[in-house]
Amino acid sequence: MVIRVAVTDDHPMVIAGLQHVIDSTTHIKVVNTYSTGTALLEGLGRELPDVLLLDLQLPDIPGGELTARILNSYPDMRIVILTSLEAMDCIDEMMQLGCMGYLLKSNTDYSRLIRAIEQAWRGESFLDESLSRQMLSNIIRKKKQSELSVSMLTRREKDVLKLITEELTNQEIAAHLSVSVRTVECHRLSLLHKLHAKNTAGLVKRAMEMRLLN
Amino acid sequence: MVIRVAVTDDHPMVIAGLQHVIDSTTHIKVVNTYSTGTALLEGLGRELPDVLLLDLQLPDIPGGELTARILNSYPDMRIVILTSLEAMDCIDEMMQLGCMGYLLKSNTDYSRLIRAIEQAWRGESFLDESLSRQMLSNIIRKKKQSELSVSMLTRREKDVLKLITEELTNQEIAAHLSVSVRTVECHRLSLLHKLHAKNTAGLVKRAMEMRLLN
DNA sequence: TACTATCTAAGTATTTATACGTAATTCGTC
DNA sequence: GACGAATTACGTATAAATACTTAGATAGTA
Repeated sequence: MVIRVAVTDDHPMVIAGLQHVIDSTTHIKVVNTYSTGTALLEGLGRELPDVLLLDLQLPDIPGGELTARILNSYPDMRIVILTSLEAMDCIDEMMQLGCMGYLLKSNTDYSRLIRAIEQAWRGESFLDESLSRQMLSNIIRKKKQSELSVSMLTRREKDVLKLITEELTNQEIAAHLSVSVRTVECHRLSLLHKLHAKNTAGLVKRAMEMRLLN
Repeated sequence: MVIRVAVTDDHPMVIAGLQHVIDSTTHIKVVNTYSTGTALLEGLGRELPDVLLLDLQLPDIPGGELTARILNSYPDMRIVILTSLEAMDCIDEMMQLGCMGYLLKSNTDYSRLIRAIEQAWRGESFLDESLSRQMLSNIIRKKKQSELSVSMLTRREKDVLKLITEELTNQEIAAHLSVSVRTVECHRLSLLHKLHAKNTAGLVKRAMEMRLLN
């Protein structure tokens, strides 16, 4: 079984390097190389690789859009992002789109690259260690932050906030909780102050950010 | 270098099986086994493993809570979830908490288990293939759905919706877009109808669900 | 026991949002 | 050039949310 890989990067040297590394294995083969997003999209119409190595910084099409278009046409395509962009938001977006892996050019050695291709081919996801650490600490930070916010709210305030996100009016919330509308208004005002929100929109936004729903 | 693993599962047979598999390798060692969440939390206070294999269905503490508490106390702990639960929401939650991997008991063979431990130890994330597929198709389905919703909105409606999520009032939005308040109200009404929302809360909720922000 | 936080709820007032109908203007498309 | 969709906007209402103050009841804690 040979894993058929396509490589897309606008730097010929990178392509050459990747080709050399991959050619040194027996079970992985580079079947196509592309230097632009347009060329890639066209090429995929002719021949589909098992795994696609993709640089996010191509000259013609933004990485996010390119990835989205590929996965839209070929939902099962195994894409491994190989880039120098260290932006976290970007990884989030790609992973959400459904990429199988994310590697940094700066600290990816040969064995790691090979391993990533193998994993992507098997349908396992792969995240560069340093990125993984970053994401993890990011997630933990956000989590703690949101937990801090949630812990600042009283039980009743949480009840009211939850019902607000469910599109109930103060009247309906009051009926739901068996209290007067004035009480609900009071809790609502507390929420606005505690969460530094200006209005209902702000309340819902923060409620969703801190995953208060469900 | 030996990878030190702790195993937590309420079925003695599972623990025995895992121990047998892991003992057959030279570079991984089971240093502790626990059968309850309470025992695990106590044990971690005495000795920290490199990787923690964790069943989500323990008798005393819900899996999500247990994971959150462990990662709160030991943010660098490499946790691999090993369970029979196939619920997608659950995986989402665990991954968001910061687990390194997620395996299904039903279709995890020995080599895959060993590989997952090795990866978690290296700080790479690992997702069972069948789960990975499910998540991928889930993501794509959601994505298409939200894109469908977004595509139903006109440019101006999207503008207004975005500004609503930024907590602006109709007056402020009108000023921002250089149109009258009545126009904004009109767009807002269209949004309410198109998105089947009852009020501002509903609009913000749907806007966030379909990732219209940023 | 005393203190504190929370939940409850009232008054009073202003600002915003929701709901429907109508319609002129612009802009891309057939 | 005709057509439809989108943007713009007004009139007229009612419903809802926001803002600030005060205060009794209750429950947990030092």
